[in-house]
Amino acid sequence: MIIKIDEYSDVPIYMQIRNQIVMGISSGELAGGDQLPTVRALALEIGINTMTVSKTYQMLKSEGYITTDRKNGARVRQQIEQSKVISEDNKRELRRIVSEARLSGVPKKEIQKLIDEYY
Amino acid sequence: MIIKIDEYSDVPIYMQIRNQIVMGISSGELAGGDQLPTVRALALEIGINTMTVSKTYQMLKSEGYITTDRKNGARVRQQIEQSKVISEDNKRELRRIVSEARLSGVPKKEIQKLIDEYY
Amino acid sequence: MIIKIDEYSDVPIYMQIRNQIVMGISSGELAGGDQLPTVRALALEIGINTMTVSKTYQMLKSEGYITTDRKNGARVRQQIEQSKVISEDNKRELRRIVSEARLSGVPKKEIQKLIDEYY
Amino acid sequence: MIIKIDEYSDVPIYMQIRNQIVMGISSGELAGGDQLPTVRALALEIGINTMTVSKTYQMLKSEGYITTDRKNGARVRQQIEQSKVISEDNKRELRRIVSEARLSGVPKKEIQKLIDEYY
DNA sequence: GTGGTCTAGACCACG
DNA sequence: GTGGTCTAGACCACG
Repeated sequence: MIIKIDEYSDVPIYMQIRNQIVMGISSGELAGGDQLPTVRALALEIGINTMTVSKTYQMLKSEGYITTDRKNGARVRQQIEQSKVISEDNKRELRRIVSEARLSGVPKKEIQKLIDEYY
Repeated sequence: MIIKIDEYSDVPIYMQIRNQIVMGISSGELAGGDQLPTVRALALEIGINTMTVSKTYQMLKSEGYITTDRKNGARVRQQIEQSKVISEDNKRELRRIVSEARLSGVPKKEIQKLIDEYY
Repeated sequence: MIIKIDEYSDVPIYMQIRNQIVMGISSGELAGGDQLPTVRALALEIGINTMTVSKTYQMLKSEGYITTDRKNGARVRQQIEQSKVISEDNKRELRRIVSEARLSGVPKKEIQKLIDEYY
Repeated sequence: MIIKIDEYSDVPIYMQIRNQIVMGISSGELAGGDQLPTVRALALEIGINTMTVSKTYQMLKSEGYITTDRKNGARVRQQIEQSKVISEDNKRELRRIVSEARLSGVPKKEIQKLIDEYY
């Protein structure tokens, strides 16, 4: 899986990596049990600080998306805990995005189409 | 319209206000031509600095949502420019949210329902 | 001559009126000796404060574009003093505009064409 | 690159800095990828507040002229988006300047020569 | 009275 | 060390 950093983005690098890995898991590109690159390897590949990658992995771990241990490194979790709900933060973000899209004259159907595409 | 600040949020205060006003315009709670509170009044009401509110208003102005002048204060714009597209940033955010929702076991229908509700 | 105020502009109203009158004189729409509306009449027509129009007329007078007296009201000057030079402020503005246009990929010819059109 | 502030100017300080940087980029004095001074360094150099410089950088960023991040500081963007058009505001300004120059007895050729020089 | 600008100073997240 | 955010307070031009 290829991680791409947008240097112009306001989203912190560690969050960009985190998001791409989460999307990778969601899309199936990363399956349960799959090994992630070591912190060192990924940092080298992207050309960033190891601390940044480390922060990403710790976040993914605390969110329950991956497991890490010294022996096996980082792996995608086999059974990701399913809360069955959208977090309040994400709901708020969703509402903001829908509002902005609506004010920009984007029809509801087009947003629904994007949901279809991304899901 | 009541503005509520979450002081524990990672979203900067000026952005929280901005988002709520945008959502207020989108929902129709704020109509074109409606007067917004003065910078000082809103700052006092929320209990924050006037500079922070000023930053919000300037952002909303530069985005084309409101107008500001010394005579009329801040008002919702009558004709908001419609780009007809969802910004790349918002698309990326949408994709992230959908991915997370999917991994949490939220069915697609439920997201669609939220879109319906927010639009 | 019709004066149009752009309520969305950052340019102060008194300056917008001033600019339009100067451009009117330059284009010949307003000739030397032509009577300008009274402060009161113009203020009423545009729907603004008389003080604002008054400020405009005082500025135009001090710049040597018009004359004002109680008997004849405001009139375009017959002989406008010609400095034969572009003011330093206008040079700086011109340089800024040219720089921005250049960075936007506007060819020099197009700017020259605009000069032709406006002169 | 040396930034010079005219403290008697009506142009706000943050805008004066912004203009000079834009002109520096246009003239080639500042090339794509070039590092700008840090917010603190520039503030100290000019003898103004860091907030004012920060405002400048955020403006330049939102206009697409520079990028800022915590690692690299502020840098001139490699690829500046080209709208290929002169903004309405700049056209209006240009028209005003041409009108004033014309009334001052400045021949059209001299304005054209300035455009040549600045472009 | 209004928004716009600026200061001096502080704290924070990111890397 | 960097830019980003925020405060408390001040002054200003515009209208």
